[in-house]
Amino acid sequence: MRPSTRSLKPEQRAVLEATFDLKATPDSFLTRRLAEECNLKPRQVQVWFQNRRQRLHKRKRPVNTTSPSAAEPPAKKAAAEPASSEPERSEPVESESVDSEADPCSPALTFYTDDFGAELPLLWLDELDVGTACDDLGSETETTINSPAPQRLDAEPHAFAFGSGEHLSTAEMLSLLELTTEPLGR
DNA sequence: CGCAGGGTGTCAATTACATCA
DNA sequence: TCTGATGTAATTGACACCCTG
Repeated sequence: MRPSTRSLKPEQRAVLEATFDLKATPDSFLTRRLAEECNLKPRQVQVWFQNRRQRLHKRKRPVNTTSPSAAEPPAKKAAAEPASSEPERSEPVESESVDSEADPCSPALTFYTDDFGAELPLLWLDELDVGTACDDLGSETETTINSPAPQRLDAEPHAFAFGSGEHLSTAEMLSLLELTTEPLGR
C-alpha cells in the first residue's frame, strides 16, 4: 500500500508475488534465479518469501493469544518436514497475493497465462531449462533443471531436482508448478 | 552401520524503519 | 508536531534434514 523507501520496487514485487502464488517455497536455484531477474540478492529474495509466508499465515489465522500452545503444535519441525501432513504447508499458496497486491503495481511485468489459467512472470519461466519432467508427482517429484543442484531437495514435498536436461514446455512447467502447489482456483 | 559435525533451509518471534491517519 | 497503527525488510534463535568423514 505504502511505497516505503525500504520496500522493493513494484516490478520486483510483482515478480516475487507471481512466483509466490505458484510456489511459496522456492528452492535455492529458483531463489537465485529470481534474485537475478529482480536485481536483488538471493538473501533478499529468501527473506521476502519468508516474510510473505509469515504474513500469509498471520492473515489466515490471526495470532490467537488465548491458547497459543494448544492450538499450535510444536510447529518448529514443520520447517523441514515436507512429507508430513502439515496443513500449513499446502495453504500458503492460495490466491490472494497476485490478485490483490501484485496487480496494482505490476506495470512492466509480462505474464504468461496458460490454459491452466495461471499467470507466471515470463522472465524466469521462459528461461527455466527443465529436463526430465516426472510424470509421477505424487511421491517423488524430480524435475531436472539445467543448473546447479540445490542442497536440499527434500525440503519441499514436491521439490524439483535440478541437474541437467532439456527444455520443458511452458505448459508442462506450469502443470508441474500447479501440481506442486494448491490449485489456484481462478 | 551408526554417529558427529557442517551446511542449508524453514519457521516464529522480534526489531528497525517508513508511512499514514 | 506528536503519537499510535500498520506494513515491510531484515535479524535472531531453534529445529530438522542431508551429506560427508
